[in-house]
Amino acid sequence: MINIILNNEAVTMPYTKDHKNKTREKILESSFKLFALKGFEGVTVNELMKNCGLTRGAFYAHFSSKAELYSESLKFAASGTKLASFKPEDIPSKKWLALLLDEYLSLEHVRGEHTITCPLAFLATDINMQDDEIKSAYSDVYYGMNSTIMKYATSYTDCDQHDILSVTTMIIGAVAIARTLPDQESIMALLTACRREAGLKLGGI
Amino acid sequence: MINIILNNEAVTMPYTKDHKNKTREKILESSFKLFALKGFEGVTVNELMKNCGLTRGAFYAHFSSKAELYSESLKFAASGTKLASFKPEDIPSKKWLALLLDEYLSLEHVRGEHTITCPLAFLATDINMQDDEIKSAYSDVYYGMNSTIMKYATSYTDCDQHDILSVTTMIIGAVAIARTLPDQESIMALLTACRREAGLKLGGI
DNA sequence: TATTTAATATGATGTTTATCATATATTATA
DNA sequence: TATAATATATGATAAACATCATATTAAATA
Repeated sequence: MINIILNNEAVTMPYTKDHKNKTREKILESSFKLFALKGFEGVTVNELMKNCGLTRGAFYAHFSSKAELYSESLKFAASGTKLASFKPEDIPSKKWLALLLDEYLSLEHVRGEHTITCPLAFLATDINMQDDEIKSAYSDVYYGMNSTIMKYATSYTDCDQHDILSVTTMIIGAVAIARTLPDQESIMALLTACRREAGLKLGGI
Repeated sequence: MINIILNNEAVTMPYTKDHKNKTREKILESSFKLFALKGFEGVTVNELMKNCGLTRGAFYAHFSSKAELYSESLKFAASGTKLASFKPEDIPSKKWLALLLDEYLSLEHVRGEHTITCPLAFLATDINMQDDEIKSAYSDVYYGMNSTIMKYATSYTDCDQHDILSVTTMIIGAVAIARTLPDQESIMALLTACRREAGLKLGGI
């Protein structure tokens, strides 16, 4: 169906245009989960590929290095969170922010059971062991989160940039620390405390 | 000078009683700094030992594995923080808490320039890639921080356990995230926002 | 169905690294 | 100063792993 003329010769295309893109996304999604769970050094290229039904051989057709995959999967995860897929028309800002807090500060999120977990909370310190490009990807995600929340919070309350910074910092810290706690009760206590506090800060939600 | 009778024979003691302890502490202190900077997987036993003027050969006379050193250095760092060395008689609780926040949320701390950095902030997610004993050491440190702050905050204000949890979570998150930010200005903005917020929460300090 | 070529898999390599085995250095006492 | 024993250093090993080179598979067209 599709022909590309190259050097005056017809060249066949054995795979459909976006087969590779689909595979790439599959690798990104499943890799992010493993990275979040075990850290950059804690997982091997082999494992990452096996995790999505491929072998390490296919890897270098998609990414030039493990570090590049890490960086790309970070951006991918950020774009897939509820935060990033927010549609402002769907629902009032105030209600949406409340739902966001509920989900973000949930047991399921802490346990990594959400389809996509927040890289900010799961990889906070892992990032610092990587190079500047990765750190930069991380802080971009962080500022993105802040400006989205800021945008919708200011529509119904008068909190300023400082308030938002302190709230995002707290909820990210809450999930990161909750992951280290030994039992469900301790985790819930922390999440509940931070949920209440964040709600107050964001205009009583 | 010191004789120990063992199997009816006098045994000489080539090194003074606590030479080994001193060395052990030296290893713990310098290792924690490296672990905090580069993570568990990011640093080798060789580096850790070279960092305090020894070689890898001496290592296994002090610790049975790299993981054990990690766990021990975590506890060591926690015991060495300003928080742990707090003397209640020295200074009024309120003033001391204010100083603590100032130091904790300082540029120097974020840069790792303090003699001892806070393991909670520097290793938050690195911990989750380790085994349960290490996670347990981490959460012990976290709860220790909470109860110390709680103890002194309640002496002059009426905040409850939930308030303390949300404050500690925020300041730990603040330092962890600040470390990922690209420039001093961004770091200061975050630290300042959280310093203000924490001060309000802890009775206006 | 044959052909072409992209996608994926398998095999191989060189390096890094935790840990072990053994040798050397150091120092408190006799 | 000689001795004994601990502390430290050096040498060796085996496993793990990222990446490269090469082979196989599979699918779109003629």
